Amino acid sequence: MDSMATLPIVQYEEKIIETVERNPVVVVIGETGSGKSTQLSQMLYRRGYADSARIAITQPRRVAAVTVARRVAQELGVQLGEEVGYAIRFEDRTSHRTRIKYLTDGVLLRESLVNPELNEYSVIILDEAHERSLNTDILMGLMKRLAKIRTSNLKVLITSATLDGDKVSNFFRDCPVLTIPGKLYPVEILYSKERPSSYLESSLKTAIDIHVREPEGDVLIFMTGQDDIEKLVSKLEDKVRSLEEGSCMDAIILPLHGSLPPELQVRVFSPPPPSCRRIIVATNIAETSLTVDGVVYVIDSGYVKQRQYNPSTGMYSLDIVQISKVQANQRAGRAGRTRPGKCYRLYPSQVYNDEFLDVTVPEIQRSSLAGSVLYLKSLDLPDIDILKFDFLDPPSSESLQDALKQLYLIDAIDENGAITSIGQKMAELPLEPSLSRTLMEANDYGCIPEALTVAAMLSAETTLLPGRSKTEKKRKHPEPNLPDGFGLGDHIQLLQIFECWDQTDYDIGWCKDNGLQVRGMLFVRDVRKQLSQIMQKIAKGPLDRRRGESRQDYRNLRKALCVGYANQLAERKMHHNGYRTLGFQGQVVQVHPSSVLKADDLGKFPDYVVYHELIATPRPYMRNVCSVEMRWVVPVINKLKTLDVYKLSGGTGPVEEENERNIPDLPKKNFEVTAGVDDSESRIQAARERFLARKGKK
DNA sequence: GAGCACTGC
Repeated sequence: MDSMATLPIVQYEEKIIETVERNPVVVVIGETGSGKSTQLSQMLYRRGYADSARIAITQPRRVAAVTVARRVAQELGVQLGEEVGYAIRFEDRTSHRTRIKYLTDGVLLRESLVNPELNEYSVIILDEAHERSLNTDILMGLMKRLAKIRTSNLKVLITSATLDGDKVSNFFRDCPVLTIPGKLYPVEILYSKERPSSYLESSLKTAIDIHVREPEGDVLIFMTGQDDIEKLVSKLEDKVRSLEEGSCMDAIILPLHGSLPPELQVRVFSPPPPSCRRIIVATNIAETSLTVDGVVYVIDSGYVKQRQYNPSTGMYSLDIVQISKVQANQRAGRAGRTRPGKCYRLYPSQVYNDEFLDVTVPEIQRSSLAGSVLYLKSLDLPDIDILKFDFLDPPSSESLQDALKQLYLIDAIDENGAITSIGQKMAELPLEPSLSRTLMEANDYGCIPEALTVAAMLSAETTLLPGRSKTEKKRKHPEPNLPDGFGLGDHIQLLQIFECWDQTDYDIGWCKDNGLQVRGMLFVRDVRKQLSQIMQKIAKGPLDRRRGESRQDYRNLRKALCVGYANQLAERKMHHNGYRTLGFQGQVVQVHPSSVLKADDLGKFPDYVVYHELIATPRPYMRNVCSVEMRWVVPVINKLKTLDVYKLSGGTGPVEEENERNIPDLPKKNFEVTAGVDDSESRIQAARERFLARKGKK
């Protein structure tokens, strides 16, 4: 473990304090191992910055907030939760004595909903801002405003990456930039002469070369996904086994990705047997989230899987894209934590220099912004206009308009773009707007208990385990004993599953027997409790049913869903089971094969459904659908007709062409197949890269 | 015959 004295940042203390003293905002470029996350807060604490109010340090991840807080408490010799504490969702370990508070940036956003001036804090440090999470980006905008309003009693520090420092400084009115060197050992970068024809084969060959020729030290290989990881692991195992015994040291191959059960994930943290090399084949999870000790060699494919949102179609896609320079350097740095290392980049230096973006496209430019726009509107800051909100990297106006349209259709904002009383209540719920709107409607229909459960289940996403073996994958549903939603759809099934679990008194064994992720289900229980507490203030009826008293009639719940998902409606095509989405450019989509939605005796799906999500993988699917009735859809369609983006944007946006929207005339008529998936530039680019990456594997 | 990078309130 590092002792404080060896951390590079310690020598910069005077300089840092002096700069902070003179400036309301300071950008700190702290390279890996500089100790910024643990030391900045302590320095300011020592100099009295926490005397009148607290020091807040945000982290993008929960584990980071907890581990760094624990570490600082230890260094200061205090009990965690006393002078040093942390706050993450479901867990607040702070007290009135807390001076240094670590928290996730999501929690700080929630806090600023209650107190927009954040008077509780005298210093706010946004750590790891270079990761550019959606929440960090919103916080940066808010900090810019706050620094101006509270010049006399607030200091803001933003930590960033080398390649981004000047830009962040420009954003904060050319505030000073301090660079603190890291404590990494040198990493030699080795480029490939050309792009490999196969990343899999090239990774395999490089890994075996290292294993045979290089001295001891673990190997970390960055791949894009579970599939590639599994293939490479098995090839590596074959190859290592075939190496002549005694000709080199032993090797164990370890996969590492998010859908790996936790007990297998932790294997990478236990030390290897003596004279045995570990070869870890990982996704991006090993780039920032998990740090594996002992890595000396890194193999970098140069690719990552990234989720992107297309605001003109309302569709998400998961694309394989090239990483940024920041990411490539972060990956390389993983080789230099314990001693000098090597990084094998499976691409030429020219690709790195000319093709890689400096920094990763920020999440704010890749996501649906409905939730964020609602959040900003609910803050009701007189001096902030959402469409002109000062973002470090502003999202496209198309994306902002999409968010406004969505919010208007679910009554969160009025025709002039002003937040409504419904919208104000929705913003308090830590949910996507469609689900918070569903809860509001459920309140009127007397089905809060059910809506709470559905919202909580959808917050977790991964409660149903995927098939565990190849043969099991053939089965349509993982476990036959689970309820089927009466064929009405996935929302109803999720509700029934939770109700079953509730009846077993939250039995862990029951989850395991039924192929449900234990962690996911426990998370759902926590979320439901949290939502229930928030709803208590406005609930017109009970928040829970008596155990076993489940409502078998899901009509009201489905009506509430129809209102909440007004943006996510689809109409079945007359002659087959394809659907066409309403409201966006008409997308032809299918019900995801994993859905429990049932067709009628004639083999037809319901005429109308709501969907939780559209995902192109690469074919367009609706994931998590629920059947609704036409007469519930009518008001939504009528509202679509009144939509005026120009007014919604406060009369600043461009006027939208009427025919861009897919608004059916009722009664229902047959629609021509006009448009498939929208092929915007980015999708073509993504498809090209996917093609290149796939081509390599064959 | 479908497929799932990673976070977070």
